[in-house]
Amino acid sequence: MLEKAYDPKPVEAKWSKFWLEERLFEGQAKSDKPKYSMVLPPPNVTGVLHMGHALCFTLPDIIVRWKKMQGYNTMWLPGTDHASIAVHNVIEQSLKEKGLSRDKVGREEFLRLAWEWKEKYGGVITEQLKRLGCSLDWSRERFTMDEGFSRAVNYVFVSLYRERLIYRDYYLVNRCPRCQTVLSDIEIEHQEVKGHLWYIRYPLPGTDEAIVVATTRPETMLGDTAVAVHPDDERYKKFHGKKVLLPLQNRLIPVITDEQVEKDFGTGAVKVTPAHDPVDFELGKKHSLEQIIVIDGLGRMTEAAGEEFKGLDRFACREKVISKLKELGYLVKLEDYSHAVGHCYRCKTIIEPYLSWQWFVKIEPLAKEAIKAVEDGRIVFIPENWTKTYFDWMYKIHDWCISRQLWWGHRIPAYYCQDCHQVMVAMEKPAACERCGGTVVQDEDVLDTWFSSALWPFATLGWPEKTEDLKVFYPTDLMSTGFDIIFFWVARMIMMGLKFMKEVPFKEVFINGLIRDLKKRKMSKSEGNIIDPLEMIDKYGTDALRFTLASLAVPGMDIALSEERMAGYRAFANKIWNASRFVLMNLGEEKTGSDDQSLSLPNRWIRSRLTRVIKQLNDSLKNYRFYEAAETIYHFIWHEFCDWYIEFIKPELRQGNKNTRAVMKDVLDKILKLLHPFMPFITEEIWHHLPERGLSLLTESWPEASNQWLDEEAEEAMKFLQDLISEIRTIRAKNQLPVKEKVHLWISDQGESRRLAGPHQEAIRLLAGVDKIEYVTEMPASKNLLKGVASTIEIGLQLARSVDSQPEMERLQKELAHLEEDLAKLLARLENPDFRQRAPQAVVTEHEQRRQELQLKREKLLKNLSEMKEL
RNA sequence: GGGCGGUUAGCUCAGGGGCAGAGUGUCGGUCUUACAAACCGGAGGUCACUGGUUCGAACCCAGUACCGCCCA
Repeated sequence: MLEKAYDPKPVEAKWSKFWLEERLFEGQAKSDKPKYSMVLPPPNVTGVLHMGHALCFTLPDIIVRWKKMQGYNTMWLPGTDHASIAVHNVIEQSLKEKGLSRDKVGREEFLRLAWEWKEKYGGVITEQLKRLGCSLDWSRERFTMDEGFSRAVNYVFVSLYRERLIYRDYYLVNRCPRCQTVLSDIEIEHQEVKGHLWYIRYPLPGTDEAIVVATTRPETMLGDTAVAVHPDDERYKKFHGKKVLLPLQNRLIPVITDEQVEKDFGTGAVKVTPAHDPVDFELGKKHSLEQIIVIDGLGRMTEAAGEEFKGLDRFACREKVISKLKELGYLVKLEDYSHAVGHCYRCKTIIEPYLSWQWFVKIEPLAKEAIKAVEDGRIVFIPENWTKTYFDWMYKIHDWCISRQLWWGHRIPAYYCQDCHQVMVAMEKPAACERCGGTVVQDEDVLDTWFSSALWPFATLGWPEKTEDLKVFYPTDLMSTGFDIIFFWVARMIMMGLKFMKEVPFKEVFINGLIRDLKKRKMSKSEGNIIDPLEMIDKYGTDALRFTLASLAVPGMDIALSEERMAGYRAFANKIWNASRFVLMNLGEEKTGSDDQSLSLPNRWIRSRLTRVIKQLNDSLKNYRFYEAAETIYHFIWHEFCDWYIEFIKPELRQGNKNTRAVMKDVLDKILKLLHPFMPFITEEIWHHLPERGLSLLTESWPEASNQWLDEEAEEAMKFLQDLISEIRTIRAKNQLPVKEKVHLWISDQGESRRLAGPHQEAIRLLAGVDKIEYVTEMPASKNLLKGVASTIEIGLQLARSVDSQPEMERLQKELAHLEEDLAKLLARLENPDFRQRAPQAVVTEHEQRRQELQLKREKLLKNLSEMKEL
């Protein structure tokens, strides 16, 4: 027998272990069943489980479990990402604590430490994942730097290079001076920063004239190689072709003209620093300007900046340049100025444009195919408004800088001859230079983490080998992820999948919302507003957490997570637990079957409702409306199965009704199956207490919605009884009649009511606290009679003592007032000839019916009231 | 500056042309032998604002305000 309250901990431990031992999550390479596959967005090995993961993994788990029960050969592949820059930072930090640095220990030792760290801590997140109950196929677990995966990465690099889709270039890229690596464009976060606009005079030698330029970064002036103005700008025509003096450096630099210069910005004249600004870089190339590097990769001033500034940090240098300019009279003025500044997405340091040799992916040919795949519907975004975001980005995509000056990651398979500088790209290191036979060295850099994760959907299945897994499980069916990595990851998987598999990597992309706190802010450590999923699991149980996430998952909406809600679903788990206890207590170990021909009303009703619920659930899940599915099953279990069905059948159970026992058991069995994808642990535990159980709910079939169970007559009859009982309860509550005080119920109708209520005297007595029921044509007049109207039937509650009729009259008055209001609205509409003419016939009829009901009820209420007044 | 989403009960949110909903909180009552993590009952709304379309608008359209996010 079940314990009195549900305790999630032992149950969760037990079934997690069981599912793994029985290998229930494993996909079959050979199977007659249709396949349904997914790959898990690999969390970083440095990661700890947060709510974002919990959401992003729980939702697809609901789908996978549902699909599996529907008879699919499901396979959901887990794994982790090596998270190049994140791990690199962790190791560097630990070295720093020991007074060491990456340069001091060297590459080999650094990598040894990184692997050691990975072995030790890389499993943390996977263990945490298991606690969520996700049905992941751990036998197929992968790591983006495992041997096979690394081979795939090299293979892709070499292939793209040979097709000239990967190239090396001396280019101005974003560099984080703190992480000491370059970053791709999308790894830059733009933030509005309050700064200044400095106006600096560049004199024209031999005259009193000068050009004033405006800049937000005065320190870069040290590397200026031109001043640019718009060719049509009258103010500067006299400077065309002249050279001005660059203050502090005492260099002469040309004044150039270019259409790109905005006449309205600042003074209309801008300084040009080709080595330190993306716009100036392009301008410099166009006008063949010299590129002078004055800031190095650490954000410090170089020798070229001049003796006075060399070695200074870029921001310290800014101050010094300003004070120098001021001192020498070159600073004209400054203005407050807000502008967007790029920050490193990992460490939030202000990035520095940096001129260097880097590797790039030529993105346009890849992007073209990826756009087409979404355009023609081979890939569908859910909700679909993300499609627009995807296109917007894909249309203006830049080439992708993929080299990183880090050590932890896939080292770029490019080799350079030390003698003739020949570049060789190959799977294996060449023994000698292919041209001159000289010694070769490998490129020092590693690849962007996202380069390898772009291959995740197929490299995890064994590609480039032609494996069975690849044949069976690719393309996958669904990708569930957050919108924040549509560009980083989803788009690139699509490009790489199309390029190398000639097929999309997944058919649907489900974009879940971002988890926020109650004030809709992002959860972050620095804000201190994190709700830790593991803590929630400890407190409320995994099932409660999962159900909360599902119930809040409205497609396209961010989620404001509240702990209260979780407490509510813990209560729900307990409710199911206790309802099951009740069922089990009344069941025994007998094998039961029901005789469908002679089922009582509540049994027919619950089956009918169950059928509708199954249909609804299927529809909701098919459309990824998790919140709708969650609400449907929640309401059905608590407010129909528990509140009405179980209460209603108590008398029948006492009489030993075998049919009722059978239906009760069968409905519970189906409820557990329907709820299983949402709450896998508690359902599995309860189900194993049922007399006829199998290996696991996961290997059971998803309940069918069989139309022969639909029973509108039963639903209507039940509705009548519910109305009747509710009305009695309301009268009792208003008149403060304790449950113990039984009343005598009069029903003023001999026909229909008697037919409907007659067989359920016992249930009515139990649920409404009635001891005797009588049917009359006329309601007797009595001082101890409380009257009400249920549906359109007059009822009276006869008490053994006399009661104050005042509260009851007030209640009826109020009900009447409400009713009059509704009726007035209804009549106004019905009296409108346009309504009758133009509204659909069905709507008109419906309105008519409602009017009749309301009028009938109004009559009864008025009658009751006047009778009560007379007494 | 461009784009996306939001504004419905005290709070968190569904709904999406034809009766205004849920959970939670709140108020009153109940230890009714599955469950007090429960049960029963009640109160609580100008569906942000302005206009339009329509027989009919919380819902569709246009605009305004405010909040949030993304991209420059």
